[in-house]
Amino acid sequence: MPQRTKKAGAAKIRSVAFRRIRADHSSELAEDYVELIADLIDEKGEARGSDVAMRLGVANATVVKTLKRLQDAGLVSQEPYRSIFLTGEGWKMAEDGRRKHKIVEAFLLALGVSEETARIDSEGIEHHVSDETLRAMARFLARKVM
Amino acid sequence: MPQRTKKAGAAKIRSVAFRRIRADHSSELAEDYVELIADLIDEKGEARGSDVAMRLGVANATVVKTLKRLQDAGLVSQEPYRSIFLTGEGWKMAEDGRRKHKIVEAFLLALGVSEETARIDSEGIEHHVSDETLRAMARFLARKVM
DNA sequence: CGGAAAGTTTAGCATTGGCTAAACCTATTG
DNA sequence: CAATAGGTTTAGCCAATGCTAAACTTTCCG
Repeated sequence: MPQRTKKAGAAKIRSVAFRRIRADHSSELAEDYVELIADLIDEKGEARGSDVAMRLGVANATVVKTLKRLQDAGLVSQEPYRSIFLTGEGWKMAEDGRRKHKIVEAFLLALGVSEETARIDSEGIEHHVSDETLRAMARFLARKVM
Repeated sequence: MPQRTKKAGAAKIRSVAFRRIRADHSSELAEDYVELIADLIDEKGEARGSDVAMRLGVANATVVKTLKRLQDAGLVSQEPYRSIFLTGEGWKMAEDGRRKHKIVEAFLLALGVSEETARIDSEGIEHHVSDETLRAMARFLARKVM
């Protein structure tokens, strides 16, 4: 029954996409945190938990708990009651996120959406674009500029 | 201190994006489920829990649990040991999802990414594009075709 | 039609990511 | 330098989403 086999194969392939989305979700939060922390350090010289909480629109206690996980994951370091630092790996992830973010946001603008929408949508989309799509977006931008 | 006010304002606006992403995530799973169930019904005449589990790449028990929530939310209906049906609202959500999905996938293809990537990325992106961005994508497609 | 195979559900557990309220430090200032 | 105001952490709760193993139905076949 080639029919059956084909269907099972397609299902398996499809499930890959969903698996990736679930994986993306767990790293998504980490990326948002490190990106935000990097921004805060660049902007104000230091990142405090309460700033992170405010910008993410989340309670202080939530940030504390999440930072603990990120610390275990080797992305940030922090002493109690002190401000937050990024590890080398944390910086790497932050830079990567910013790069993606910039491309996606610029791309949306080039596509003709409002600044407001570009900002909001890019925040959500950024974590779900593969490198290939990112390259396609960059190509589009390059063409557009010429 | 206009400086301070401005920053607080920007932070608030930024947090809106993150809040929306968190909200999107809760509806995301529901959308994936109903879309998949709709596809299964169209393809094979009925949707069984185990098909859903296989295509999502998730354990059977997880599907059972999630379907219970979706039932409470009024999106699907199901008798124990029987196949799954969509309510009117469920169909509405499924159609909406499919529409978005099609546009995003076609858009990515038009942008020049591979079919494989278009399929995978569109699955992730679909839940994070606003109507405005979707319209921009549709516009791009229309222009491209001419 | 009775029993085994296949398919579903329940039970019970873990992790993530939220929250509030209470406890706890730090820092400022009288 | 002590008291208090303000920022930070802990404690303890909840819901969602995942899992495995065990129990339970349905279905199918001899």
